[in-house]
Amino acid sequence: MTSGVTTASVNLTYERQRKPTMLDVAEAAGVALKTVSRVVNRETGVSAETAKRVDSAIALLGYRHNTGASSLRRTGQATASIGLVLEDVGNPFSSALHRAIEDVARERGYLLLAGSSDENPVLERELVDIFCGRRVDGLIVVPAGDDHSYLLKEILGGTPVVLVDRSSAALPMVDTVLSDNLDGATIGTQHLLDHGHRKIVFLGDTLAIETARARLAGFQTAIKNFESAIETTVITELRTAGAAEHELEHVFQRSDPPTAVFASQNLVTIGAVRALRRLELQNRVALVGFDDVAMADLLVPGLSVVAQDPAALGRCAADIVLRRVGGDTGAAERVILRTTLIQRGSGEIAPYS
Amino acid sequence: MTSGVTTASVNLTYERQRKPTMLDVAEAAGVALKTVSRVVNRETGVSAETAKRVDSAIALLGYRHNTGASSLRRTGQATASIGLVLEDVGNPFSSALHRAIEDVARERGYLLLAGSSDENPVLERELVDIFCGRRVDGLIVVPAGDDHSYLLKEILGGTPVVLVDRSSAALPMVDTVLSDNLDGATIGTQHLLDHGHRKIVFLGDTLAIETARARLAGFQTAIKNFESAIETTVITELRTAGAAEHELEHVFQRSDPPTAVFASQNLVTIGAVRALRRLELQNRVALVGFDDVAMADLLVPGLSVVAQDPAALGRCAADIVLRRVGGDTGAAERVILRTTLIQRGSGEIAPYS
DNA sequence: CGACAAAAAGACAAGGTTGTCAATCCCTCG
DNA sequence: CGAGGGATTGACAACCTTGTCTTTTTGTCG
Repeated sequence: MTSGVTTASVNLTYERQRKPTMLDVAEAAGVALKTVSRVVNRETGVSAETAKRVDSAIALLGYRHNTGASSLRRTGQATASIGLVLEDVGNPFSSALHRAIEDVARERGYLLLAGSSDENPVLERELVDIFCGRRVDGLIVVPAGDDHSYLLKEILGGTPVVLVDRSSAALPMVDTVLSDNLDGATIGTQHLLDHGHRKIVFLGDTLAIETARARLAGFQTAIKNFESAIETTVITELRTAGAAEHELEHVFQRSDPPTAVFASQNLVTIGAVRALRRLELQNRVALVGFDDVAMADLLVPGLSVVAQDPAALGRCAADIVLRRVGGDTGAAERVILRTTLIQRGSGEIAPYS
Repeated sequence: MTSGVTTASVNLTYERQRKPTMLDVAEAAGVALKTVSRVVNRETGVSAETAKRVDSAIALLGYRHNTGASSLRRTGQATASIGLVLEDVGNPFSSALHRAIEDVARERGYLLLAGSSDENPVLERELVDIFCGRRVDGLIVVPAGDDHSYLLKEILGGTPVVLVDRSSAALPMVDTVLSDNLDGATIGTQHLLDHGHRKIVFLGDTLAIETARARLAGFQTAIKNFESAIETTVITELRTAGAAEHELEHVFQRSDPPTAVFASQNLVTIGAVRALRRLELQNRVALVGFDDVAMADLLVPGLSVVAQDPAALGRCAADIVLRRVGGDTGAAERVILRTTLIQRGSGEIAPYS
């Protein structure tokens, strides 16, 4: 800690002092307010000499352009920001989405505001309210619950909305970017059937979530399309890895247990891995998960999954919303991205006979 | 798709129409502008009847309070927002931090703005500029690079700053919340020594990062304190899991390879697991990682780590910055949070003789 | 040297809100 | 019935910036 630095610490009073304004800069530079505005906004019509004087006044005073005041005055009042409502900024799927959207937004000069709804429709709506209060130019929402009609007000009010990861029955005419959950679940289930499994458990999240319903439907589609009879057990409403683990252990206490598990969600998959591991069945019971997880390749056996591409979802959603912000009034888009089956071992286990 | 919903779709023109203002509401309700302001801000002195009239005008017009204009006018111009500069909103450590801070911020009525610096000092500074342009009331920064003197301007300008996860040599008088990296690395290394290892590799991120230096120092401390001679190999500047994997494989091609690995960072740990797995040494070479990773317990052997508590770091940082925003001008704090050694198997392997 | 155009600089209002202070209303009390 | 007082309500300026329009300066050319 040098003495120079320590000196600075003396000044570290956190007084909320008045921040310098353009008027302060103008006075310091001996020019008019408007001239400062021109310099700050890099408008033409300022002599190089004046601009330099203004710039040094800015540096001297530590002036910082006030984005809020600026966008208030500016025509159309664009704030160069978009809002993002995620399930949870801390979970891997959401944060991958977040990052992809951030990249697109930043590249085009937009600030991204993000928040977590925790799958709670009330929180979701609060976040949308907050974002709209800050006059975001557009919204990207991972919808929770099933009533999103309130979003119509925002849309009609001129704020473009893009739904991502899930659609909303109430808003079929809103731009939506989805993974092909139905197809992915069908493929994943089919994979198990192809490997000879005839007794399969489906584990899923609460059916209040659209993707959870779609994945169950995909599972059932694959089963139905199969020529011979399949014995299925369907367990849903699993909100945590622990719940999935517990339920699955229960299933394997039956006298005639299944030979394969389709875990239709991230945390549920992890719970399934834990349960099989505990029962020492990880090498005898096949497991396919929906949604890739980190280090899935490092498990033994490797975890086979139907993988989504959250980054692609995010980029696509960001692209659409920014196009709408830019004035595109074309018909609503519904983008459905392919999923990929990744075989790593757990899904390729033959039924134990 | 009901016909009612389809009708709505006809109106879905994304015209950026003028949003209703308080004046519009005032006219619709037949009251003065100021009365609307009072109702919106739930101030006293409005009769229940008038308030009701205003409220229905608000609902009728779809009025949305303009937070930006409000905070422009409001005394002190607080914006009820804080900025967060992370390394990458998409990585697990950052997003756990993010989530914890979001929770504290929301609970106290603050909006959190977050962005990724990608460990790039230029981007970091840009983000700080953007946040300050939006007049955030406070900043939480995971500092990248080593020159953070520019932050002094913000602090002196009245914006409280809290550093988290890393400190900055240039800013010793700024509130800082850290994990005890030195101690954690010492403990992790000591653990390997205690299990009899005398040939140990240290794998680390670039030493440009303060935490990376601290962890290396912790490693060296443990080695130095040990009575007998230890053979160490130190490899740093590993920025990706792939690099770590590659370098470690290289190490094990030596005729007299080490018996233990201390991987001092998240991705580096994953790379180490991959390398050992590839070489089929995962059950013969001990491995301790720094920073916990998801599903570490599901690996075989389980991954032993020195765990940080990112949520605690975040809560603590958020708490401090909001206290500063609230006017606390006490001395700068330096909070150092304990780390925990979690034994899961990989760190308890005895040296292969 | 005067006229004229272009360039530079400035004055002023407006954007949506809140703080201040003044005006009005409705009671109560003498 | 009139004064006094509290409860409502309103008028207006101010927050910091930018759009519009005017004024001043500069340079050129006949």
